[in-house]
Amino acid sequence: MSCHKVLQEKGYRLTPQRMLVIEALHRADGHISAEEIYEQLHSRYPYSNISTVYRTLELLKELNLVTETDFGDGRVRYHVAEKGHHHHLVCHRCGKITDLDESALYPLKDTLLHDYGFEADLRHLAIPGECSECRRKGGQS
Amino acid sequence: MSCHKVLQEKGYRLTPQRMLVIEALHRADGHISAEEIYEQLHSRYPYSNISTVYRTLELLKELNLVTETDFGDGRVRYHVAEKGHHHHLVCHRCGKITDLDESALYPLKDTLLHDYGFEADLRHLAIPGECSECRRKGGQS
DNA sequence: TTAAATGCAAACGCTTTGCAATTGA
DNA sequence: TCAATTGCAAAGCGTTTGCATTTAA
Repeated sequence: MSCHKVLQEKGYRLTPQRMLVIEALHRADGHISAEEIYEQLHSRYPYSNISTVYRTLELLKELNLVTETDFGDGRVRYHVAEKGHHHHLVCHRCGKITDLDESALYPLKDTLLHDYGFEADLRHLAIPGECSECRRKGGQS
Repeated sequence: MSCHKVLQEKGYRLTPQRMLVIEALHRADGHISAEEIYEQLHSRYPYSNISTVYRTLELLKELNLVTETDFGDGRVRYHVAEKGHHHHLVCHRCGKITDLDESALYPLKDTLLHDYGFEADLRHLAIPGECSECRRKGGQS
């Protein structure tokens, strides 16, 4: 877990709270919300506080150790950066989230760069739509 | 302005508040937030209320007269559906929003459909990144 | 006339902040 | 030791809601 090293090297303190937040982030195999991280932290460290979670996440973001993804459901989710980037197909019907490899968006990234001079940051993309299952079931909600 | 017709045909009342919300949406050449709509409404109708704006937007969304886009800045923006769909390149440095034609995302839409069976809803997509100008200026913020 | 729509005020959910107390280095 | 970090409580923000009053049809 290089997160610990980075924090130490940069002179940040390795508090138990921070270590537990980092652990929770690593344990989550996908994306995890601040609230979910807090639940895990709080269960082992009853006096901890959610503002510590937010502050830790803020710090880890600045150090590029975690990335943030907005799934459009009113809360942001976090993901360990070193696990690599991937994108998300979010089904607006059943809520299922499908991971999409980074490479699937390379053509788009190229197009945007060449035609618009826009350097797209596709680390956090969530694409809404309807998943295969829900399409099969068809029909309106 | 077919919004009015649709509302009437479906049996909804054409209140002055609703008409002003619709006007504001049409006047905005891009995307406009509830707050911005409310400012315009309030300046002509001092006793109006922002909850009316939200309720009207909710209704117009249900009727597919407006679409919603989340630019990731903590507030949602609205856009008249009949003006056609387009996407947005959002510069995280200067905040500039560049419109992107729907067709630019056709290849992606096809890929997602064929490879993942996912029917992407790309009406509301906002792609973060760095615009050409900021790239030219280069450097870290 | 009357159901639909509004204004108001209060609440909501997620996130941020000020500040005094605590703690890792 | 002492600045960095925390817990707590309160606020901040965009949005939603309950309810009595008003109003378009």
